[in-house]
Amino acid sequence: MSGKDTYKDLLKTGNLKSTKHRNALLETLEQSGLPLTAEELFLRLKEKNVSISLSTVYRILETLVDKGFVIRSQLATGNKALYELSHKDHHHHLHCVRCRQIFPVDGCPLEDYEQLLADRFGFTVTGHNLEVFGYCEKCKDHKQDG
Amino acid sequence: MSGKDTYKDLLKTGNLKSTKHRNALLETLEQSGLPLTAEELFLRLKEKNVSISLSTVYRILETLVDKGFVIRSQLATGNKALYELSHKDHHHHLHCVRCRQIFPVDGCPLEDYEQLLADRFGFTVTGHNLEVFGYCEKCKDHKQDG
DNA sequence: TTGGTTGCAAAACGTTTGCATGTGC
DNA sequence: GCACATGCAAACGTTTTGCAACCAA
Repeated sequence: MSGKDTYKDLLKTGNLKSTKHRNALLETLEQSGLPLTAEELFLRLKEKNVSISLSTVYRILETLVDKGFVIRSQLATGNKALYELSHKDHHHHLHCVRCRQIFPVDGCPLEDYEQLLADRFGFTVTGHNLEVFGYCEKCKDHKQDG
Repeated sequence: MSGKDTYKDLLKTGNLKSTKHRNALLETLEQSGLPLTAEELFLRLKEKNVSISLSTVYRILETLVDKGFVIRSQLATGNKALYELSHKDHHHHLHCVRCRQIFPVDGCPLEDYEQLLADRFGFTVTGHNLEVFGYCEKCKDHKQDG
């Protein structure tokens, strides 16, 4: 599952060299399955004994976002950007405002909507970000708490 | 339309003093009709000969967001937060990736979806952000351009 | 060998904060 | 008068960048 060249072909697709750092970062993103901040990636790589600098994390992420391999998003409230692998299956996340946990949800409610925007406004949709927040099952009884 | 106390009642609702700066900022947001950054607000206020400091703009915005009078959002790509009046009518925006113009769209495609999330995951939705990007009618013929 | 990749430190950027002054109520 | 609002400058946290060393192809 985690050979050091697991992502060689993917990187080649983007004319990117297959380096230890890029492979490890992609592997970490894949293992996470959820969006991570640059710093979280940096720390997880350290735990894996991958010596890397934070600026390299940012540079790799920027490169991968440019190539479309990684999706960057940002919560309305938060200051840190989140990064996740750009999977084939389009999906979204539920952000619990209490426990901060993130829940992935397959599928997307916007397909019809995008067609409607094209028909009504002549707007050609190339992408969207949807961020849903609220209380997860475990936290919903604590809505009153500070 | 633009008396200096136009927003006195609104501010009173939030136990906030009716000051020249708050009224002018709210008026500017209303006149814009579209989300603005803190700096854009700062500049528009200057154009109106309202002497204000940028930190006051941030402080007023923070206060108004806390009270629910203003909505803060953030594009996935951008680093600057956007602020707009919290209108009664829920709506979203289309962001043209070429000309950077923002188009408001009344209504929301997510009502049914939120019910589905509650039913299937027990997730109690309290809000969402939807950011749609693509090419507006004028720009859609230039999709190939850099 | 050569151009892309990385580390380090410093800069840049948007945003927040401490403190003294000013102002609405 | 008093509590809240504001200006200024300095601090903050995240992200970017300049430059020299490094390494994949």
